[in-house]
Amino acid sequence: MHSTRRAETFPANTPAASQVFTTVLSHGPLTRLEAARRAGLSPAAVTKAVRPLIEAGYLTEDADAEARPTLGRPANPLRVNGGRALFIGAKVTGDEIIGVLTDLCCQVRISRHVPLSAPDPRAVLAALAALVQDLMTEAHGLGAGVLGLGVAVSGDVDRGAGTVRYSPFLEWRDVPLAELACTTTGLPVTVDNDVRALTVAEQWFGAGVGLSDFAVVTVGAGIGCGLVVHGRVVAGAHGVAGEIGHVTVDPAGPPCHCGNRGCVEAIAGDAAIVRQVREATGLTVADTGDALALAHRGVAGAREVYARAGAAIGRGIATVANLLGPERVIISGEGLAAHDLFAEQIRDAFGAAAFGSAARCDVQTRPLPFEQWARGAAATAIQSFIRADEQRPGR
Amino acid sequence: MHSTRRAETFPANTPAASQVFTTVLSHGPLTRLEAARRAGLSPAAVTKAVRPLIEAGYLTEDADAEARPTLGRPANPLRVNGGRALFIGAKVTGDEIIGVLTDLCCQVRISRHVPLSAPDPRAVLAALAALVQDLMTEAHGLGAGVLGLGVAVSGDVDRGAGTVRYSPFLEWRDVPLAELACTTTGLPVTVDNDVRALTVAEQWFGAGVGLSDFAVVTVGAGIGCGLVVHGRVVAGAHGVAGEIGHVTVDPAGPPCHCGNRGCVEAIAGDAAIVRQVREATGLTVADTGDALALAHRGVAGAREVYARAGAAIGRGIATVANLLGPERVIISGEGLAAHDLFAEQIRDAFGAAAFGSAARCDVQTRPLPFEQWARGAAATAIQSFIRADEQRPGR
DNA sequence: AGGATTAATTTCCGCTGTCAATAAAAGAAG
DNA sequence: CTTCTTTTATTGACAGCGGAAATTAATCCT
Repeated sequence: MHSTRRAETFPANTPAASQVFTTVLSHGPLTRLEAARRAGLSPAAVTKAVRPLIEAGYLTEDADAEARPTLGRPANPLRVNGGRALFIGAKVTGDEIIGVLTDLCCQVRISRHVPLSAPDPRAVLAALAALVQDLMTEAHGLGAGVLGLGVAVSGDVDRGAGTVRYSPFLEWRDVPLAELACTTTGLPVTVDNDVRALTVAEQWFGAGVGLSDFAVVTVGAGIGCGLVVHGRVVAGAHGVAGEIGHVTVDPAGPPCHCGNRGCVEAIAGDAAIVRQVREATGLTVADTGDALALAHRGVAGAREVYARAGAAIGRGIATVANLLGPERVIISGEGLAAHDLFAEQIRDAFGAAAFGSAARCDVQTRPLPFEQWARGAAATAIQSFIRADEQRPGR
Repeated sequence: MHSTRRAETFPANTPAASQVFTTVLSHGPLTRLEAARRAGLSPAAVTKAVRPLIEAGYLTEDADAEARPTLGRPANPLRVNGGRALFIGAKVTGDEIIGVLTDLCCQVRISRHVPLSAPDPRAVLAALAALVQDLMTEAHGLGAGVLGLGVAVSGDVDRGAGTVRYSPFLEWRDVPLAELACTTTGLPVTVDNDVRALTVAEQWFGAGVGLSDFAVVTVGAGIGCGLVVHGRVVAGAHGVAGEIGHVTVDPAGPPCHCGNRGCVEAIAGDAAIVRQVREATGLTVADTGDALALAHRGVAGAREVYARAGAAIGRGIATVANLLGPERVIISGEGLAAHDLFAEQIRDAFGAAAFGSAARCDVQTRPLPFEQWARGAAATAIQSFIRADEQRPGR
């Protein structure tokens, strides 16, 4: 995270305070006693930790009039005051930037698309600045300040340093994006890999809440994977992890741009599906919309392509499950528009290839609008804001 | 870990003490200042933490006469007093138990093999008791007490509960091994999966020292994998992880006992190699020794089998590297006897299938005598002893 | 009005690790 | 041979965090 100006800071001085806040953020309204239990603290600690947070307006206590027990002093459930702070999340793709304005609870308030003429850093930065400007003026009407900007980019991103080390899609190398964006927008900036950002959103606000080991698999132009192990998102020693897209599922399969054959992505990625449907049907197939339409119209060749894609994805997920034994795998991404065409095959292939207890892993599909990518970026900004001065416990 | 008697406990009451001890254990002799830096503590904290450990004889300070700087007060490097305590590690296989007596530094002092008539829990427990008895009498001559027993078993093991949930090799289900072994031996017992145990040994005493993300891949009867992510061994939500053996590398490959085709194990496992060499040469091949001999004699068919095995292993490792981005992969196991026959293919296949920065992962081969499996078990016992009352930070 | 019951808070206390100052153990310099 | 310099280790005062137990608060029940 980078920031120049003296930005508003989060008044969670102690580990316990940060812990409690995160717990309440993820687990909805909680009484102090429940929060204490969940965070592994004493009630007294919660009371102390919570006071400055309430005073600063980040937490509120609302005696929930309904649903109260018949006996004893009624509880004052704590909840995060979403409207207290706003964040901007932006996802940069090859041809556009998707931006969202979210509140502290990562609820999307406003979303915007900005087309990109060229994906070079200069143009992206200009578009990003305009986008942020736009969203910040909108934010004025909401009565809260924008406290951070998260940017999600595909590829090798060093979140700690705030730099994009290498993004094949954008053809960037060693771009200090956080620093640049910070100087143009004046906001504290967090830069992270797009799939990891989405994983953070799921971990704090989605289907990964409360789980210490799970995976997010995204299906779309590429096949990506975000991993949470021991309660933390895996970044890998070299900043890259979760490359499920290039797991080989069939050495005799179609060639992949990565140089191998039969990668998941070469079978189930958008481009691969379009190509395969075209070859199978002999018809004109311009994009995944066309491919999908053909399959939905019942064209056998197209359906088979999706079935094979599902099997490839299922086998890729089984590989993750076999290696890491996650509690849950969340399948998501635009590719899920074809959900009905390959969900069964995913499940079957997973079941066949998952070994022993790994098969007990809960595989969920979670269709997700494209703006969720930008929401993931906002989630990283929220995370950075809350943990502003926290250190990672190395070791 | 299970223990009935009041056993000797480790005087590291505080987190810092445990931290410092572990640091010195892994990083050899260290001055207090170096230890403080490495453990992220103040020198004062090290002094305080270290005192009871020295008094109890677990640490010693030896002014290293040689190699001292020319100026200033000479340092008193701290080192672990290996001879202070002894541990027993045992690896249970289908037909024998390998046991080792190690010191606190996990140096093997004595090793023993005990044949097993049948792998049912009764027989194993009897053999284990005899083995422990034997090693404990040997231990008397070494002037230190045996403070723990570690047992390594393949399959699904719940270390926390001390039970073997399911071991296909031994055909065990839900055997409370720690409890049983504790009552027969009177020692505190730690039970863990064999590959994870080996991984712990590498993490604390081997090629994984100082790394927060690495993998151990074992090649032998099966192909196993132990993972360390965020500095902790991965156990998986359901107690199973690291099943690299059943990663599919060739859907058209030979069938595997797991029900799929072309698993790494079905190509590079001992049984697969023996079968394939037999088929390729038409000769009598009883075991891996025969297969190895043929290959070393230059029989083309046999050499090809090993080459294919190497490629399969390399691809499996690449999958791990792509998913987790480890800093290092340590290849080990009895199968490395064929190291010269497939090391090149492992490297080539890894290089071809590793994507982007994942290729920067350092792949090492580390031939390891079979008794190292038992040493891994001892390492888990040492770990349990040192962290006797520590809790895992869930979340 | 006075229990009964559950929630939250307060007060006090112990413990851990840091800070800054100090002691220790040498060689170097005069 | 004393004193200075340099580096390592220790000491003692101190601050902060979180916990235990007692206390207060808020409500319903009798």
